[in-house]
Amino acid sequence: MIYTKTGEYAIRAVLYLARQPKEALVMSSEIAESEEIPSHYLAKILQRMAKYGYVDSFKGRGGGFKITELAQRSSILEIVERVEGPVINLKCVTGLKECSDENPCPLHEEWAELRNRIYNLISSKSVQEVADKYSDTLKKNR
Amino acid sequence: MIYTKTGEYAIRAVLYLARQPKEALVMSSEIAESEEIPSHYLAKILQRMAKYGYVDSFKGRGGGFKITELAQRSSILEIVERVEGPVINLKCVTGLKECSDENPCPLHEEWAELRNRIYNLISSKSVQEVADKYSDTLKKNR
DNA sequence: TTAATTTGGGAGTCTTTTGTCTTAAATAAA
DNA sequence: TTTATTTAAGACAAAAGACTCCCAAATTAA
Repeated sequence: MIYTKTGEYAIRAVLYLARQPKEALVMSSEIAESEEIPSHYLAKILQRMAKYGYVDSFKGRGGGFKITELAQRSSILEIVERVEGPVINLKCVTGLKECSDENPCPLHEEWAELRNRIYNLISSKSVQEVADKYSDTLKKNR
Repeated sequence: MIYTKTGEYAIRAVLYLARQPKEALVMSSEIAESEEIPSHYLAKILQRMAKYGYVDSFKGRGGGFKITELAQRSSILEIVERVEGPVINLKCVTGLKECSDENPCPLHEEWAELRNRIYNLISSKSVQEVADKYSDTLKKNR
């Protein structure tokens, strides 16, 4: 994994919500159970996601969460970075102090390419696109 | 960075030692200063590297560390995994519970390819090769 | 109106990682 | 032999991340 547990849980939760029928409300505890995420911990994360505008929340019986349009069209990277701060893959694999684009270590260039491709992978598709395609795969394999 | 501080410091130290004249002894404090690594922390890491056989250590005045043949021909990945345990990039970027080779999420395949290339990048060259090539670059740019 | 349910908010715990400090052991030079 | 120097070892402290718990606020249903 590239990011922390917190970021991972946030993405899994939001992808879970993206796969629900439109306007359906899902309780934090249901997501936690289904995705095997520590329940109270996830509740905290969803609380923050609500503040960021990635989910709408409703209290009381019948309440729960649903994904917002903002989250639907956001990329995985955007959401992760909002939740856990910048994803810090800037430094080269050797970690060498003087290693830079001017003074590249022997692994620098290939690493730079791979890093860019990873960034692209998680920033070029929207959450809803990823969720929809994944639903299709699950359906076919049934 | 893919690995932790501990792994990063270990690699930087061993690459530093690999760039020294043959048989030269370098003190922990010198590496720490030169590479801007917390001095006592690095000392601990070098202590462990000595146990693993990646460096030879000599006490007393004129003492210090030098790289062993084992470390010279080891890959960066081997050393990192010895020092900090397995580098855990197994799980997919989406972290989805059911995402697997049979049930791939939409990002799974590209991620698998990138992960393999990263593994290759840090496991196909020996520490000494990397160090030598880097020395050359630094020399040319002077 | 009351009780049950669900999120909001904050405090607090546990664990892991990172980093510091102190003393002992070994070695070399004075 | 004594002193200075350098690593070895282990205890300790600080910070960050992961996770728990409790109570308040809102909402719904009885």
